[in-house]
Amino acid sequence: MPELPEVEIMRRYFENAAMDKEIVGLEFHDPLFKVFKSEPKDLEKALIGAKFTESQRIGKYLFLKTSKNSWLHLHFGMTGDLEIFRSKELPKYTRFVFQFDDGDKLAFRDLRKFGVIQLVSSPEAFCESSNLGEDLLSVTPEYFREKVSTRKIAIKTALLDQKHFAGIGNWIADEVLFNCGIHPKKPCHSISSEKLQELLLNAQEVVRIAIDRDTHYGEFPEGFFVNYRKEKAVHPKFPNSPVERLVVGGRGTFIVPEKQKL
DNA sequence: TCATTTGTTTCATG
DNA sequence: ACATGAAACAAATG
Repeated sequence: MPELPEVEIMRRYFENAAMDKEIVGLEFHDPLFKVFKSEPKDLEKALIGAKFTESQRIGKYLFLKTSKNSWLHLHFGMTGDLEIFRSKELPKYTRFVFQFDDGDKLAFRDLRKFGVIQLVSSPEAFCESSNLGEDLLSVTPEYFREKVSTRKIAIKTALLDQKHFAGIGNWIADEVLFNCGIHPKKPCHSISSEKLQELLLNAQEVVRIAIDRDTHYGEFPEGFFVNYRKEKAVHPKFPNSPVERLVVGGRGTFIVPEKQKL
């Protein structure tokens, strides 16, 4: 689920659900504590009695500032999301709960537990120490060309690398490579700088559209490749070239062979 | 039983 | 030190 657009929608959901309400309690529902990178007592110290005052997203990483002046970092892994609830029973796969003074509760759900909940000193410090590049939406074509054009790896692998620009995940990588007619295994250094520029601008456009449509793929404009990302699917513009699946950088990858040639 | 999944980190290799 | 690629992490589904 969570690539840049999904996390941006999650950020907005968090703003609506949690901002400026006092946190009165926390619940920990991951017995092995895989998703907690900070000690529960530190989380309690930092969060109980505080309010969230500000949110910031960089790539797929969400940061929440508290009135006690610390930052909470949330990452949603492959299967994480947020759900507000008031009922007694927990939403499925809940790992963590914020309890607010108005009775609302906010669940951090994560089936596969690749998510992360941790206190950090600031978003900037976190990005610095974890080698995280700037947000995709603020990347310039010059910077993008400079970082990508000299690499020897497959273009898709470079798009998924969060080191220089953060936010692209598996479906967006497939989407933009399809749009630009580039084979995902094409080596970065063999792509012209005009084409690289086109790739970046397309990625930013795809992200904007996805955010605009609340990341509901069914409501994306006709022809969006995300809705044809399965083997043998037939994209209306390429009726004679059904979708093929391959593996690039260890990730399942879908292409229209007629449009994306090596 | 085996392969699949919208992510990231760690480890081995060159 | 750096670039690259495979494996590991976890849990459900077909």
